[in-house]
Amino acid sequence: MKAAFYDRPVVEVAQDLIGCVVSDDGCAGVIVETEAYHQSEPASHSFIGLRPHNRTVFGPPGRAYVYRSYGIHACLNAVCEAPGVGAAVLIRALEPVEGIELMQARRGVERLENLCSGPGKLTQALRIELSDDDCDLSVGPVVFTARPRAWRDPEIAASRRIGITKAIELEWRFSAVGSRFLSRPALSRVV
DNA sequence: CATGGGATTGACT
DNA sequence: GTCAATCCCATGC
Repeated sequence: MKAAFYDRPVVEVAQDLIGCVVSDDGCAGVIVETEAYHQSEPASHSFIGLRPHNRTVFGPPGRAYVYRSYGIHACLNAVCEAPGVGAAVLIRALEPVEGIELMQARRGVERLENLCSGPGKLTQALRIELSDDDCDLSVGPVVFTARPRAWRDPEIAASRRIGITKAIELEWRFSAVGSRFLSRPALSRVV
């Protein structure tokens, strides 16, 4: 998708990314779970304002923001909204589509449901690293593409974001209804 | 300069 | 259910 797709309110983009495809390094998967983060709410990395480590989130839309979580995992985001605004969509789970054997080798697990069912898992499966930070998602190495035909108009559920301690009341987590590939089940309202 | 806390995961009780 | 692993940066003395 072009930059204009991401240059919209981050909560909209988070829903529209469900069903889109992420490709990288010989593997691909359909996005089945996302979360929106925005500088206006305290759970966001950008809430504290522009800093060296979060500068990518304030940059132009359509880039990857990759950060290290708990010192161990890399997490993948798509930067949204206008330059200067800190907003991004966290990619939390994929349905594996391509390069399954590669993903299984990298993850050390067989079950398809365990390959990309979490933000740290999918980056390991696709070998996404901190070096991919700030890459253009329409160019790569990490590439996002529009929904395939089978994913046109998916049913989407909204629920509370996972693993945060602030702004927990916001229902800014979005997931594909009925997917077996989520990081956790989403017993929640359908949008 | 020391300390503490994560947008997590996997192993273990 | 609990808990450690382990990095980067924010905060406070």
